Amino acid sequence: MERPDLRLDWAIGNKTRAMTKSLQDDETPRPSRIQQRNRARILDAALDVFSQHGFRGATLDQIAEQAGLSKPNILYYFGGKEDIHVTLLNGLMDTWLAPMREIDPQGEPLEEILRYVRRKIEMSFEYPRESRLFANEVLQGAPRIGAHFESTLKPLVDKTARVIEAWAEHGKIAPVDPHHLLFSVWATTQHYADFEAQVRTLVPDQDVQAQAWVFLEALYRRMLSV
Amino acid sequence: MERPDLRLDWAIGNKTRAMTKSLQDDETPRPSRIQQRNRARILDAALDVFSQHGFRGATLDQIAEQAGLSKPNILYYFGGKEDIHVTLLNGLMDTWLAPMREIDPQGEPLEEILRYVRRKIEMSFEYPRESRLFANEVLQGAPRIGAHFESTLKPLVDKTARVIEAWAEHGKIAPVDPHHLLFSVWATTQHYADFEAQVRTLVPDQDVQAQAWVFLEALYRRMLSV
DNA sequence: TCGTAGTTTTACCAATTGGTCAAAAGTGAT
DNA sequence: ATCACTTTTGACCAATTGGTAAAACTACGA
Repeated sequence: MERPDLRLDWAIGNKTRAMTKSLQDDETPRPSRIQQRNRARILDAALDVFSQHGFRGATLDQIAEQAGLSKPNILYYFGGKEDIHVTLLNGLMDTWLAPMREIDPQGEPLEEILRYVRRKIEMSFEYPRESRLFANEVLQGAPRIGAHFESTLKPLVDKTARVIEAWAEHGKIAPVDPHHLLFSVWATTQHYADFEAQVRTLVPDQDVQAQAWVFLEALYRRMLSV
Repeated sequence: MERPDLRLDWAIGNKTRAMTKSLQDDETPRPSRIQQRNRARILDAALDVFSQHGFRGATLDQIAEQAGLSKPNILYYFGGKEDIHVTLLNGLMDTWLAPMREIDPQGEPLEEILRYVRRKIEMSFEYPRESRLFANEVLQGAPRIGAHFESTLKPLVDKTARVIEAWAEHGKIAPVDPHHLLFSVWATTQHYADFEAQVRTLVPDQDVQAQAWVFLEALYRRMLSV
């Protein structure tokens, strides 16, 4: 409706497979145009509602209304409330981690990290719903995404941490605990999305994003310069 | 049950006043020992439940069970679910802002700020429930505490910002946007409570608090040194 | 010991909510 | 136009949940 939005139509809900009679080679039933459209609508609506109210606070009726579909119709496309939520989380995980994947071990260390921070800031302002969705989930103990932490997040983080550590050891940046450096980047950047209600009342609503970037660039440049 | 906990018995629920026949001068009905005890129990239980599930995710039954009281008994002490939540939020607000109030404009600037950061870190690890309670509330747009942002938080923050700004102008610390500096302190410190589920899987569970402090001290010392 | 105010429980709503089901309404290839 | 298939809807549950009413119990000063 408003935002161009991250792609929400990749995810194939688990009900589709169950619904379609699985012929021997028919691995991908190829969802119809209607299916693609409605699935995307539902996920977009669900992102709105889940990110604003959390999992338990969100209702199927809200999602249905937001999506412009009836509740039973939504349950025709997804196995249930939890299915929608998990589908969202899984599909968004990769997008969310993309900036970290773009860190180039061969690049100029300080610039790589600063670019990472800037990308995170941009995402925080451009996709606050996604940030809040994750924040809600993690806040409540990551009951539905905890598995992905081990399987997807941890390996990537550990790899990035080793890259940063190597940079530090070669004297390219100041010595620093790489994990806590990453924590601080996540915290400071996502803060603007997750705590927007607070930020909004405390700061003249000029270009908050630009201010944030100026501050964070100085922060990390000073922190990491040798 | 476990933690000594911040004082939870100050707050006088708004039902008490309504219940007790207000004689002319009887301004404070002076709650009985039982009332004090049960009120505190309820608030402590509610802090557990609300901080873990958010407002809508929490149920009175959960709170009742955690408090060791029956649901109607809880409604005897508080006007309703929302009353409990608001009472908690209001009562905790001051405690939560205390570290910022302790910043001494006359003190040594860098040390004052570093002490503030350390206090915030300590609170994040010592009172993660309180941190998550606020995080949940703000994440969902601060519907029940937004008023306090204007009346309580903003004046304090603005005053602190002016202090920091003065320090910078006098060359005591590096020039910095004071609001965003505060945001970054909140974000980096509360991150350890709010995103504990994530931190726990990513970092060897040695003394995370100590690691965090080492990192953040270096971060802000480098950021603010002239 | 008794009476009364304060406290707790039992039984019960009414509204909400996730979900089901079967019938109805498209849709599209032949 | 027809037939098989997909999509949508209306009616309906059962469980959960915030909240109430009134009876039952308890503490405690006179």
